[in-house]
Amino acid sequence: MSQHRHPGVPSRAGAVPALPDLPEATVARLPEYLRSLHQLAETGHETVSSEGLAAAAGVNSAKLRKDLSHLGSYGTRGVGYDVALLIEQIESVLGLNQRRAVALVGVGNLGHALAGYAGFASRGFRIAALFDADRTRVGEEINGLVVHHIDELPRIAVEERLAIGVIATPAGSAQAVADQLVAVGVTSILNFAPCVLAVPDGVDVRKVDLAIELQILSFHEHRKASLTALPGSGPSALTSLAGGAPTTDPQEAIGT
Amino acid sequence: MSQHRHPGVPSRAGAVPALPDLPEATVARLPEYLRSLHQLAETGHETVSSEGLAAAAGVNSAKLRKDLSHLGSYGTRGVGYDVALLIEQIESVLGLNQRRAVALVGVGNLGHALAGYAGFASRGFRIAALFDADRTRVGEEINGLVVHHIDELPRIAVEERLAIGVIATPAGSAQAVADQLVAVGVTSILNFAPCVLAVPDGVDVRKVDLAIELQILSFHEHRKASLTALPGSGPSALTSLAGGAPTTDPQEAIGT
DNA sequence: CCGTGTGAAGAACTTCACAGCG
DNA sequence: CGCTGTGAAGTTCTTCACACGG
Repeated sequence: MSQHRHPGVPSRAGAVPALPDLPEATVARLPEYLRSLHQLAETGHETVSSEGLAAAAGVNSAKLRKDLSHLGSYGTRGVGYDVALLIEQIESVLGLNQRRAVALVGVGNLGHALAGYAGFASRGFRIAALFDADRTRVGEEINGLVVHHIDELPRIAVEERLAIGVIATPAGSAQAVADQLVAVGVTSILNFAPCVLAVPDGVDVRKVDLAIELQILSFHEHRKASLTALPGSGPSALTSLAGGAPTTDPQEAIGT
Repeated sequence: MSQHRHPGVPSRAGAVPALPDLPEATVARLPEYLRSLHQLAETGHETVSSEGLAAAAGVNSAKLRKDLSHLGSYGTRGVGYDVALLIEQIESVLGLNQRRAVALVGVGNLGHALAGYAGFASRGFRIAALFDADRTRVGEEINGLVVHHIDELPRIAVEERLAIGVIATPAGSAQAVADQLVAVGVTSILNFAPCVLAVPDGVDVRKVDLAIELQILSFHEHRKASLTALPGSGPSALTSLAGGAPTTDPQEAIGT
């Protein structure tokens, strides 16, 4: 995992890539590229073209090239990218070289599942501690980890150098938990509770809300259904996956 | 929840509200507004200003007003929005009036948690069926629902009018499951498996990948750490990512 | 006079298309 | 010759700032 010296880098002395201040949209896609690259590496590919990687990651190739160009990446014209090298570059940019310690708060339904999720471990993170406010759950062992009471957060935060907090509590407790995480120095939070968290500047929060995802899908379902209900005039009314019903999609008939 | 007849809508005959073709970014925020509105309603608010709702939803108020204006919403100048009315409007636009049937495929770790997640039911969806490919799991009852073998998907899809599929299988099986869902007419998929799905035009896929969320947070952690390592001068070049650096934040020292 | 609704300016992101390097 | 890297054009989204209605 040592840093490579790329051929042709006009590097001043021992300087490395330097933080390129990536566009947020690019940052959000890098992990997907990384996953695709690992997959390619496992299947024996040593290099990959922008076209190939873009297909694997489900994006358009121009976008991929621009993204990679932002990290000053080094592909070879006429050939493509070196898979292993690109993996290293992206991991380095994402700061994945150091297995950050993750604290998971809330071991209910979802928390249990997250605690057992192998993807965290395999993709650069270490679940370092589990917490819950419910004392009847404290002491329980999940996947080799013991559940601590949330009051122990300060002590363990220091011991484990907690870097990221994952909140999997009910919405009602989420803000309090966030406050406690912030208080012990955590500056990155992944929030699964369906609520907005208030945090100081400098703390990053990302939110995952399962119901919201479904609602967005619902909108598109809804729209697709009402489009098929329209006469020909619509946007090249070919495809039509559902039955080409001239009447409204049965699913959509309601209310009114 | 029948749709209201808004004053002033030039609705043709039995035509439905007319789909205003919302910007995707707006669609993605509507569910959050909706959640905030429900919260406001529960706490007795009858009206809310754009400022107030924006604060509750964690966005800027100009954005909120523009979003709502896209749905031809009706606020009252000098007053704000009628909470109950706005809830209805948004639910109608999102197509939440009809409790779509959701199929959940894969009842492993995560699938179990999702099957038990109350938020689906409370926010417009009905988990209509559980599936798994593992016959040792078939028959198991989770949260009042029996696990069916995936081969029964065609039959049940018709019986239950499945509208949305949720994939919570390992990555290796996800594409096959997606194909089966598409084959039975499902045109909206929420994918929790860490892989890209290929689907025909007209099928919507949304992806939730927990590790990706953490990796994005990791990037920001990483960047924050290297910024604090800098002297006053600001974010100009300097800091190196991997080793080499003249001491960075302790948390950051690794790799090399 | 307050807060919505909105044109217009601005920022961010995507896509195109092609120069140029290996 | 093929594929990367990138200016430039195009699109979408955000923010500003203010006219206007209740």
